[in-house]
Amino acid sequence: MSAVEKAFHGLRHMIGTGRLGPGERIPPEGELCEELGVSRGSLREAVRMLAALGVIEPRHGSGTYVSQLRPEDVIGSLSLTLELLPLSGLLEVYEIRRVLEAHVAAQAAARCTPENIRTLFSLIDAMEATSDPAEASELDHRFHAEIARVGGNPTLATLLAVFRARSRKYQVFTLPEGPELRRKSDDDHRVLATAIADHDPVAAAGAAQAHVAQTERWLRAFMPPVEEVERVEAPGSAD
Amino acid sequence: MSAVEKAFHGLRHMIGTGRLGPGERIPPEGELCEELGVSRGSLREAVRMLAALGVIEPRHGSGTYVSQLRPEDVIGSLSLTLELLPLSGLLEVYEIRRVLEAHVAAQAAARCTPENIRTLFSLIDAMEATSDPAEASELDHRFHAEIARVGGNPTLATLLAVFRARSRKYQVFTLPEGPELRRKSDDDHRVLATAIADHDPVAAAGAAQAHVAQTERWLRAFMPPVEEVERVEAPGSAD
DNA sequence: GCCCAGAAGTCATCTGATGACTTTCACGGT
DNA sequence: ACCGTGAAAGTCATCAGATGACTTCTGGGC
Repeated sequence: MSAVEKAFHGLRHMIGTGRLGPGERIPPEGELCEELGVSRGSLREAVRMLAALGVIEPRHGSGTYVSQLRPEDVIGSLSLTLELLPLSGLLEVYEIRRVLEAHVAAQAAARCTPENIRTLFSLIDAMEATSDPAEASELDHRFHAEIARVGGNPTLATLLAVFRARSRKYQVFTLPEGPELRRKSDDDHRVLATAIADHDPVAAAGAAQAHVAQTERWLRAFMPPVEEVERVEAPGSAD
Repeated sequence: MSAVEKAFHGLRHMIGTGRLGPGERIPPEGELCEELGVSRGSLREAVRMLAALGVIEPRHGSGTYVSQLRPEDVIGSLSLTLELLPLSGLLEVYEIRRVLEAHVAAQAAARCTPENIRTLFSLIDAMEATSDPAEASELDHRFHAEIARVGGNPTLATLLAVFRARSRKYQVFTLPEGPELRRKSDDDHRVLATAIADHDPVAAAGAAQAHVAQTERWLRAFMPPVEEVERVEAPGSAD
């Protein structure tokens, strides 16, 4: 096992076994190097790995702390990488998103309060009022995030936020067809919010699913034609 | 921006803009250090971060290569950290799993071939025949993985495999009640496989959902009582 | 009691050197 | 001409030391 792996697994084991609990400060680099038997450089690489994964958090001058280890903490790490995926691989993500958005919409329909509903409709109003695509995209995000929040599962809300962020990169509303797409999108939002306000989980799930499917169709239709060339596996001769 | 962040975002940008494509070898450390304006140590920390996230893959002596950037590649990185979550935070993950397992079961019911069905039932037979809890757990995993594979979405299959791996850590079958739980679990599997064989998506979804919910109940009932103390937010005096 | 300066602790970064592993390629044998 | 062998180059892996930056604690002065 390499030095970095040794440090990585050693640290992970300390956290997994409870020797280092959520929020706790881990020993300084010097001590860990001695205990794990690696140099500071290797230890620091392992620390950076765990930090990228949302497990620990170094603070300059203070120390390195274990995160709260909530599911959101580790799932949030996906946001750093999901936007690197090529569009072709994204359709599978959309299928997942469709299923989960439908679920949170149904949950929201069952749990929502009058105040939640007011918030949703005020977001829709603001969305329809603005002409700035960037602001519309931001409000769209907040609308769906609010539904996910009302759904009652922060982990699921985080996961969906990550998926949505990936889609937003494409800025579909800035296309020539943007205004028409936005009108259709606004209609979808009203249908969805109404179903939630009616406490109708089935209608809400259906509306959410249809909305995501619609977005997916737009992306496929208007985005640069996905390169259909098969992936070149090897940069060399036959690697 | 710190040196490591500069290197991290620089590398991520190169991949995101297509300057470095899937499978391609990235420039050697020396060149990247000069281009990004950081030292080798900082660059290496950034490389390790991206490697932990499944985006690149260093190969000792050969070079560092961009991964294929399939959704599975980046989602698989969760398997390194999901097992660190405390049980209390896991219930939210179970809700997600329940929804997604139901979906893949329905998809599998719609798509399965006779050979798929034979595979599923042979796995069930093997599961019922063994008395080794570890082997039973392994076969259980393969059974569900096969359903997810037939479901046709590799990304979703990977995500569910990650979630399941987390549950397997608890080894519920090694408890005193293990044999009885396994009998019930085997029954669930037969119901699920039969629904899939009948090409009945609704029944398959229901069976999958019920099976996951059952597993969740077992964990809650038999696992060490979750510490209900509220999380200490601050690492200071009351840490 | 409050504020501020200094000291201590800790992470961040750079530099240089050495080792380990892979790939390439020239060489010689067949 | 083909093939295996071994040397050499290229690349990542690891260690050690030194310095800087930032945070936190501590004690003195007011």
